[in-house]
Amino acid sequence: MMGVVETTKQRVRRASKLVAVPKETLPLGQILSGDCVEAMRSLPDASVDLVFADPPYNLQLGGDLNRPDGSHVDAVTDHWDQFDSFAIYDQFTREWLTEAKRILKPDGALWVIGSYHNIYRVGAILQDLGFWILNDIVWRKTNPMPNFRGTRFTNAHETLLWASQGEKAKYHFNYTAMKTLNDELQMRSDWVIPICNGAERLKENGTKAHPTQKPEALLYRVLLATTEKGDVVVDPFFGTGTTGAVAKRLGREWIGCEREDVYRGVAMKRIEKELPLDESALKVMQSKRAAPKVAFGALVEAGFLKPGTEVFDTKRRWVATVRADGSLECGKQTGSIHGLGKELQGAPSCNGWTFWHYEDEGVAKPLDAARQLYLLAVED
Amino acid sequence: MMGVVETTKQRVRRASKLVAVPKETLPLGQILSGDCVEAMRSLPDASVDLVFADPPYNLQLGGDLNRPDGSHVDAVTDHWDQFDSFAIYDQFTREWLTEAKRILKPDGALWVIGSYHNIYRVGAILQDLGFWILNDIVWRKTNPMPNFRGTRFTNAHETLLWASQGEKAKYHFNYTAMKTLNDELQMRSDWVIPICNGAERLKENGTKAHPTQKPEALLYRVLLATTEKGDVVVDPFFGTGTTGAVAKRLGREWIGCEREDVYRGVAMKRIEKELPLDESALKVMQSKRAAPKVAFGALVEAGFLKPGTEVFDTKRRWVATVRADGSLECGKQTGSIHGLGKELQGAPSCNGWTFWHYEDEGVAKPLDAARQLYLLAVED
DNA sequence: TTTAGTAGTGAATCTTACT
DNA sequence: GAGTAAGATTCACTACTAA
Repeated sequence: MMGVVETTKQRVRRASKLVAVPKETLPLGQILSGDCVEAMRSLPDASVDLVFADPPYNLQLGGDLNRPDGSHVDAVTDHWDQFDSFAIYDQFTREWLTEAKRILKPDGALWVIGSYHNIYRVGAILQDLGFWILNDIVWRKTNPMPNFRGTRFTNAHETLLWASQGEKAKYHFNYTAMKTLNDELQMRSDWVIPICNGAERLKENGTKAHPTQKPEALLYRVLLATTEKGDVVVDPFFGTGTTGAVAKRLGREWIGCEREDVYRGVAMKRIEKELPLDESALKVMQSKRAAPKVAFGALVEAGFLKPGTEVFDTKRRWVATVRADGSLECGKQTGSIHGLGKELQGAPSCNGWTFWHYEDEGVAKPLDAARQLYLLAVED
Repeated sequence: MMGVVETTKQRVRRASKLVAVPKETLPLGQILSGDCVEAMRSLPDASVDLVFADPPYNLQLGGDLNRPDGSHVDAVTDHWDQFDSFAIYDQFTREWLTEAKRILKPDGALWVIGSYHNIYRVGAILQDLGFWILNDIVWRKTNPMPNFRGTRFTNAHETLLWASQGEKAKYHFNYTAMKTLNDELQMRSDWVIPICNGAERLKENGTKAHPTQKPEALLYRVLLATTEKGDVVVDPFFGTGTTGAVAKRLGREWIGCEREDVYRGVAMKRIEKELPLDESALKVMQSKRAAPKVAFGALVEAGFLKPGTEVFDTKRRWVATVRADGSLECGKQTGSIHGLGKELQGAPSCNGWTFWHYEDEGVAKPLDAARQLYLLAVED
């Protein structure tokens, strides 16, 4: 039983409970059809805990693209990703972000995922609307699509923004859960997660049900980090319902918005099959650490071996020079530490790390020694 | 000596050289003092190859507010809020980006580095100004500062934007050098590089000379990837001159802008000590694109492949005969090595050099092998 | 049953030079 | 400027087939 005198704190809590919308009145576990801005307008102010949004990226692709083997790349050419200008895309972004901000509780938070095509528009606009960025998160893909024409760097990541309602706003962060998930080290702002394929990728008649389905591991980490059990999560661009599926699994409530009938159907079927995890299973988590693989070029770049350094095999049959990009030059022949070693010996393969040596204080040391030094230096 | 007839390519190059500003008239190897916008105004249009910028982001995004000129805004007398603060920062960003765009050559490029505090402003504005983002690059720090209070994810990365002058603009990318630097795999958009500390970190009286000194490895990769030897690199926020030091080492020209006397002094001392690498060390692996073109007919002409030789694909689905003019014949079909390969496969395109093989001492070799032999033979 | 090899594919702003 | 031809270009992973 409560004490007779109500403290200020208790009064405030009661008052906020009285004005708060009982979550049972919300369309929990439903996918609202039609435009997401209209759909969100049907939800009351300050009623949900989290908005996770995967809006169209506005890719602006040119013509067709073929792989080196001649096969065709199945690109995202859907009508929903087409915008006539940045101005129109910005307007669209302002509208859905404004509704998202309205329905979020004062201590609620926003997540948005995007690529360089759209994320700078989204980031600037959400700042303009008063959202306060807490982190930007890099999803590092283990298996991205390569750059087939060799024209740029492999686009191997996407960006997520995590923002609170404002500079002074409260928000939720399950610090310990994240630390546990990351082998007792603080979870960093770069997450290594494979793209969604294999059994997880939803298919309809043998082809992918949605061109941009996100991996469940990504949503799992987002929801575990920034929501509590029972929280209400809204996804304005629901697609095939990854957010809903993971929310159900983790004991969170969800509401989706999706314009396309087909996606709504696929998502509902998917989420019905999903089973909530029991408490004990929630505690068993694991993650993979990034492998400490080192490219020879990284040593050159970091100055551990300077361009111009001479390297040689143990019997000094060959002497080569290190070049600026980490390649070796021996007479007219050039190549990587492995490739050139292989060529010169006429061997089927060669481990350049142990084949080539450099002189350090009068002593010949294998390149592998420099690699060890480099690893020691970058580990902390 | 050049041939009598000037090709179109040669004429265009000569013409562009006539209008181009001789780089010797630029203030190469100098640090311009004062505001970077004013400093850049002293440089001619379309005169530099690369702008690398590490702009400040602590002007006002948080507690204190400083004007772009460095003067402090008194919060008591100058009423301001978060929105004013973004507006001031945006204005400052538009000004320096506009000058950067003006001084860049049509095939020049821009790099900007920033964190979530400012990079979304910068990214949106540079797109508004017509820059075309080529990649966003994540600098993943091996040794970031932990989040001491456990309130967010460890902020373990910064973001770089690489942009050309426009959607259709040309730009330079040393694809093969990057691939070599990364152990024969395409360089990705996420770069693992340690933060700048230890011996590399410049100190004045025991304390760090500059709060945000960037690692040389980062600039090394940027300059190696997107400039050629002799190119002119401008850094509008020069600080302690990491860009200048690495540019000098890699045989690139540099111009800095820096407002603070102290930093100019530290940077000049630092760069004077830096030694350029010698010619041979600066060489990088060249892509086939940069190699001189060889017509298949030239190989036939020179006797590297005799007319009548049989050529075939790896699976020997098709066998064709080399004709005297360097065309191929397969049954009733004829064409160039590329055209016939394309026709037979029904493929969108075909590289005849790697598709067709010939037999040499019982071993099937691609036509490309003969091309390599030919190139070695004619080189000297 | 196991292994080796082949085919397929993923949010992609993906060529250049000449006629 | 449009059209054409030469020719340069891929990583990780899954699923299936063949031996």
